[in-house]
Amino acid sequence: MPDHIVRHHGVMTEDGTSKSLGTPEGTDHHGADWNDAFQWDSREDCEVRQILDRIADKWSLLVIALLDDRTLRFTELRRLIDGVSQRMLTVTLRQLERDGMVRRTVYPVVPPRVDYELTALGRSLHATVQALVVWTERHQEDIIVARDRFDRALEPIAAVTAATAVTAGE
Amino acid sequence: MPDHIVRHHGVMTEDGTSKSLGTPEGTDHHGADWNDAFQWDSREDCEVRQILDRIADKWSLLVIALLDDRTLRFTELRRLIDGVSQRMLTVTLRQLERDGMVRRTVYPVVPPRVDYELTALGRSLHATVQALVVWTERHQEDIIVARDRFDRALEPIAAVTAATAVTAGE
DNA sequence: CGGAATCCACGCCGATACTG
DNA sequence: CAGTATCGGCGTGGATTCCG
Repeated sequence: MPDHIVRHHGVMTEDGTSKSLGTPEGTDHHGADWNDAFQWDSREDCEVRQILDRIADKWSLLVIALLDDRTLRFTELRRLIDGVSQRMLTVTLRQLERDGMVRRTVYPVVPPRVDYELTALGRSLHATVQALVVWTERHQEDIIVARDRFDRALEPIAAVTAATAVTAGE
Repeated sequence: MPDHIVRHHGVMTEDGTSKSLGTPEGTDHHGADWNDAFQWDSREDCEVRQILDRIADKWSLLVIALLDDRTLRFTELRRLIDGVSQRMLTVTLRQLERDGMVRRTVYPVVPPRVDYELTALGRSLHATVQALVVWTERHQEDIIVARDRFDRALEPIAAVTAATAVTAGE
C-alpha cells in the first residue's frame, strides 16, 4: 500500500465526522467563519465568477497576451493562434470587446480591415494574466513530475483490478 | 453612425493590407520578431496552455481558493461550492491531485473520511490566482459598465436591421 | 478580408443508481 | 461518506457556405 495515499491513520471510529479528527464546530462550518476571511463569494451567480470564467477562457488568455503592446488584424491573430477557428476567434474578440478589454477599429476600405488592440482595462488585466503565465512556465516541470508519479501509482492498481476480475470470472 | 466603432478612417485604398496603415514588415509578421519578446508559445500542444486550461477551470479556481490554509472534507467542499455536482467535484479534485496541487488523505474508517488540502505547489499557485481574483473584484464595475455600453450601442443597430428587412420585404 | 449564419458532431456535464 | 459507472441532453465549437 502506498503510504502517501493513506498518510495518517484516524481513530478507527465508525463515524467519519468525529470531532477528534478536526472540524471543531460540527456541521455549522459554512457560516460567517470562512466568509469573513476575505474568501470570495462562491455563489454561482456571482459576478466575479462569471467574469473569471470569461477571462480564464481558452482563447481569451491568448488573445490578451498577443495584443499586449501591439495592434493586430483579425487574420494576423488567426495565424498567430494555432488551432483557433474563425468562429471562435470572432466570438472571443466580441466578448473581449463587450467586456471593455479590446478596442475594435473598422476601416471603411475594401476589402475590410479591422484592427484589434488592448484598452487600458485590457492592459491592466494583462499584467495579472502574465503573472499566471509566468507561474505556469516556472512550475510546469513540477506538474509534469507530479502527473507521472500519479499515473505510475495508478497503473499497478489497474493491474490488480484486472487480475481480480479474471480470478473472479473463472 | 457611432464614431467609437469607426474611430479612424483609413486611406480608402482597395487593399486592406496596405503598409500605409501599419504592419511594417508585410506578411512576415509571425517570425522571430514577436516570439523573442518573451511572448509565450501559442502552439496548441504547448504544456503551458494545457496547464492554464486546467487551472483556469471553472471549479479548480474555487477549490484552490477554498482549500487555502485549511483542510476540507469532500462533503464540506461540496456544500461550500454552490452548483457543483458530485461528479464534477470528484473529477476536479482528481485532476488537482494528479497535478500535485492537492493532497488527498484517506482515513480507513467507516464511513470513509477523506481530507483535501493544498500542497506547497498548490499554495504557491493560490497566491497568483488570488491576484487574478482581486483584479476581477476591483474591476468588475468597469466591466459591467463596458457591457452596458456595448449592449446599448447594439440595440439601435438591431432595430435598424429589422426596419430595413421590413422595408425590403414589402 | 472579416465576418454572419447554418448544420452537425463530439464531449462535457448533470442526474441517477449502485458500491465499499 | 465518498466515491464509481452508466446514460442521455445539450451546449460548445468545428466545418462549411454566403455576404458586404
